[in-house]
Amino acid sequence: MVDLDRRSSLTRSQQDYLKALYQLHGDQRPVPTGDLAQRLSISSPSVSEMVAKLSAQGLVEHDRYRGQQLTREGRKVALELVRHHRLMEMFLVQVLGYSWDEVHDEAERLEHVISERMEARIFELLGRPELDPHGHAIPSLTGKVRPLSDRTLNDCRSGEKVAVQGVSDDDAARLRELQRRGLVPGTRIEVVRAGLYEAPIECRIKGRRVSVPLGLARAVFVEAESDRTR
Amino acid sequence: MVDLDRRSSLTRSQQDYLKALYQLHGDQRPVPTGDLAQRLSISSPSVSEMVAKLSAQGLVEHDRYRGQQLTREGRKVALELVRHHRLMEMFLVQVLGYSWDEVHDEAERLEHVISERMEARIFELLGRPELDPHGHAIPSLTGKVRPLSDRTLNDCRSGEKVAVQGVSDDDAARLRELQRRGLVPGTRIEVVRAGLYEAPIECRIKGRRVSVPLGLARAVFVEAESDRTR
DNA sequence: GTGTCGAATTAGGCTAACCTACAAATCATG
DNA sequence: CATGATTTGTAGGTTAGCCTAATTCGACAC
Repeated sequence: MVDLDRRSSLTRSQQDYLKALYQLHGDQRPVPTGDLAQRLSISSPSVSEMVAKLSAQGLVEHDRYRGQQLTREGRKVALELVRHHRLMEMFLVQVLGYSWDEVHDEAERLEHVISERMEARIFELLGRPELDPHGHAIPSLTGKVRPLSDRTLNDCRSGEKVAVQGVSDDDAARLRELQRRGLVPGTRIEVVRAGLYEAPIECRIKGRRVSVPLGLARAVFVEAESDRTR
Repeated sequence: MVDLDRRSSLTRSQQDYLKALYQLHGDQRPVPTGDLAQRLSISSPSVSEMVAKLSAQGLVEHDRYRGQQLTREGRKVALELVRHHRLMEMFLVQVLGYSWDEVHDEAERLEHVISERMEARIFELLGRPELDPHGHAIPSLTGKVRPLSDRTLNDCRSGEKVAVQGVSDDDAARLRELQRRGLVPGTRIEVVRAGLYEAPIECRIKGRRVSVPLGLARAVFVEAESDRTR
């Protein structure tokens, strides 16, 4: 029973760095030091320092003055954390009756401490879910993840018909506003008027006219209507 | 919603010290520095140092060269941790199907990170349980706890009839041995022959003759038969 | 090809939580 | 009631993870 495998030898901070790297640029292009620093609310020098340690462990690759990127190994750890996070969010909603705006912080702490055994039991208890409450894919044990859409509501054109794939989950107040407007995964949206000059985006959602400020629209990831709502 | 109230301002280590203090001597008599050090697998000087910090925060009272003791405030924090630990153990067994020897380490990590909201939801989900899987009382929110019996199986006299109140949970292998012998909370035991000269204790359990080595007997807390099995 | 500006790194410092080596206080006991 | 054994506490050192200030790099304009 190799339980807390690779993750267990990493500190909480190190795990946070890996997860942040994954969430910033998947593992496509290198992440600038400053971006990572901002994401983690940590100074750039501290990030440089930590990246050096992670690099020595073969978890990230660092290109001096250019940026850093997860290695295959680092990505594995990051995905495990993401999997834990999303599974726990689902658990909190479905088993403990949390609302979708209450789960993020709790999952943020839990993701670091649950064992593989607990992960597996919860996965089964929930019926092997594929999505979390915000529409994000739960990475499979083998490390496959449905990629997040690269389009958000605020770059839709007038007249377009799209569906909500998922929404950002890190701001509870914003989640409540999204819910008030019916902007939850699976919802179909008709963009009546795109938001020019930073104006809110006018949509039709379930027959009702809804105005969506940019700050909200940026948190709504959409896909072509047919993909999801077939 | 004051969530992670007093606990949240304490580091994980500090929480461990408080819990250990509680578990060593409740809050009756002062705990010698060495005992605390041994319990936590930490050097005595480190304990002295940490106790000084906790004392400055009003959580423990330190009597130079005499020992340390929880204050009312410190006890509150310790009880919260114990409550979390035991609730989570119960949850792991009842909801996730863990066996009783698998829960300790998991609960040990979880106890530090769950919010009051999560604690409350799990408490309700489990039907407001009063005992954990090993027979230990779950402290109430108001801080009441049924005290653990002060007698263990190894100080019973020949011929005595007792019942298992609870068992120590910190050693998985030992728990499996206890279970194999039917030594679980509620079980009635007739002591056939007390263990003199470090010999195993001979018992009758559910009609079967069972030999209990001292190392196991010391982990079995017993009470007069009528208390529990009425 | 050089100057300049912003981003990244190096240098040096701090705190928490541990450690070992040593000093001081208590206790146990003849 | 003195003295040696044991326990406790003090001094000083280490590592992880953060910080600010100063320096260096690299890209782009000219």
